Amino acid sequence: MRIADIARLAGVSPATASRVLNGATTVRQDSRERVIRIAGRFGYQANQLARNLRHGRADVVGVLVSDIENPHFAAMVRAIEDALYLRGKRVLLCNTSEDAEKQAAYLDVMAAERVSGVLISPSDPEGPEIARLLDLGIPVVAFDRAVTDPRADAITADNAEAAARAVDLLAAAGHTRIGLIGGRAGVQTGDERLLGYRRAMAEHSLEAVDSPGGFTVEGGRSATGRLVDGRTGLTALVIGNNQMTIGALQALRERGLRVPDDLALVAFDDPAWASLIEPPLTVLAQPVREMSTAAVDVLFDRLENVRSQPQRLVFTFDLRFRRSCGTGNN
Amino acid sequence: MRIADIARLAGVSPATASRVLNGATTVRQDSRERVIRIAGRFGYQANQLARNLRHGRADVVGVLVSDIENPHFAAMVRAIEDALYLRGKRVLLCNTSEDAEKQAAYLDVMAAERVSGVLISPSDPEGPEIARLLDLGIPVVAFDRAVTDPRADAITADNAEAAARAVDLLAAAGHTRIGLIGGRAGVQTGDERLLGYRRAMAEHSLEAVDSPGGFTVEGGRSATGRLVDGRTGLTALVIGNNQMTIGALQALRERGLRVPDDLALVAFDDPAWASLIEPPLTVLAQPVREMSTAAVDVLFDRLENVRSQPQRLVFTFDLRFRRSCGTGNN
DNA sequence: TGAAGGCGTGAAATCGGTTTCACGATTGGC
DNA sequence: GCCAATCGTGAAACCGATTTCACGCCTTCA
Repeated sequence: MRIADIARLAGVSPATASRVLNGATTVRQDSRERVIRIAGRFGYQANQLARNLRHGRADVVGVLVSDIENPHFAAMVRAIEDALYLRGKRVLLCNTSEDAEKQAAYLDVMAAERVSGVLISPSDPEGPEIARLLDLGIPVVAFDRAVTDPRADAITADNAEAAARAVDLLAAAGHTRIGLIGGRAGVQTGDERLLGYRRAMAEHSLEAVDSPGGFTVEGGRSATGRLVDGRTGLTALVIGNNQMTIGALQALRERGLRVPDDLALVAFDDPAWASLIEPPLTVLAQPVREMSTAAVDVLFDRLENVRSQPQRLVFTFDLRFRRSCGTGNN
Repeated sequence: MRIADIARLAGVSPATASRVLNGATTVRQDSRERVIRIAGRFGYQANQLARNLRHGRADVVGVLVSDIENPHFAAMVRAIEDALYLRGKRVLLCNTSEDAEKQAAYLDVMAAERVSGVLISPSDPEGPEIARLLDLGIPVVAFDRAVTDPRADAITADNAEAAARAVDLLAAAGHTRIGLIGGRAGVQTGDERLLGYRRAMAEHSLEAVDSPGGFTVEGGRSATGRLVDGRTGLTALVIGNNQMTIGALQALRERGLRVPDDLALVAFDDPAWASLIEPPLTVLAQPVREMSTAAVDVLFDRLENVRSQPQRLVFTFDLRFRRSCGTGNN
């Protein structure tokens, strides 16, 4: 059942049928009604592939996320999807598993399918495919982490400031041996958290002791092991994301170390279980809803107006004071 | 840069250029080389929209998941994506948020884009769009939950047997007042777990006491509150999924109830935090990797051969014995 | 030498819509 | 009642690839 069939049965040309089905106003009422009736009777659905070809655009938005198993990203994706759906946009989600090659492959898919826009938490901020999308006129909005192409918008949070705040908190409680479980080198969030940590430690005239945990459970576990088993004398630990926090807690449990008595903790991200474990975790959380809404707003700005100035919005972390840092009143 | 441009520059017709770029063997070596050279020089990428229209098929697989924020589904999606990617298939993921209307909208997108196959954990197993996909010749494989259309394949786990196993375990430990936090009516996994629970309770000549928790954190919290605050005298609880388990633990904490002394717990799903909390949770977990691989295998079967008999594979849950059930040796 | 068969190729059809363009029919203004 | 502007419409071009079909050339075999 093609539009030509509908047109024939309604006694009009395909052009007129197309006009009716796309809501053009320049069609006589009776033609319009016949087309609608016939289309309804046969449950006609336009071939989207043909429309896409003609328009050079698919009416969907691509969202590339660096790790869908990380609840922080799951929450962001959920919020982004909700916001886009409400605005009538369908979302095609891709998971890049923190893999630059996968990111490239999926950006290629997005370019090939000519999606109307892309939201991405980059695994590889320098991926040249990003430039290709922008060249094709497809807007790219980075979230959680920026991309290097200056034409892309970016919605991020102030990771360095947050890490410094964690250090300040622990130092104020009297800790002098504060370690950091860092992320993966080359990933903006991890790099900035490390930087903020080191700067804050230096400001307090304390020695920085950090180990990269690659943002994974296993990485967090082994990094924590390294710091704790080494003769570092740590009494507090800042952990760079929720996955590594799971690994860190495993490592501490294996060694019989108690939180916060043996080791005080402040962790990044606030998954649901963070307030359930004993003791509940003091965390630094990004304002997920606000950031997601902002990312969607910025994308729509690009889709509707043609704003030339790229937006770079930076949000502030939310410190949720609980008991794992040892100084809580909660 | 269209294929016609490449063809002109290489001194051949678009037909021949197309043949070269699609690996046909019937092209003279020198023509082939010129086309490849020119295409390489200009970084030519075929317009996928045009190819899709011509072929009536897009070379991607759609995966619809009922709740991407639920780590059980995140893990399944991750495993499915990995398996498909390894086989050279790109995955477009859609989140339906347990919403029948969203599922319908995304199934329509899948049909409109003529994806080559769809994997779905249905929010609405009866959605008529599933039939439309199958009518279009697009194979549909359900996972975690089946769909009603008998032409679709389904990869599920034996929920009723697992729930019965939980009851058996608790009854054997001497519990006689065992409650269930159920799922959402109409969702297969929840319904089967409820059924298995009731049957097992009846077999033990015990009175069933259950309350639906809608598979959400908040639902689990209020359902647990209802059961615990009512004069049910419960000493053990089976909880129908990981989200509701978070809610249940919140409810117990609010009331100062201890696990397993005041209330023994067996929960469905095994998120990373389940073994981290105190006490670690005894859980029933689906074999996520195996089920995901099976789903992908079944899909490929359909894509390659045209098998007529739909497959209905049922996997067995894995009981992971930890301390929350009160009888652990672990 | 001629017929048969195979190979490489390009013109044109095709996929299924949307959009441009031009034309005839109305309508409106004076 | 005449000219101009507007309205509704369909033919045809178009989006950019793939694929069919037929043709010319070259082998091969009798």
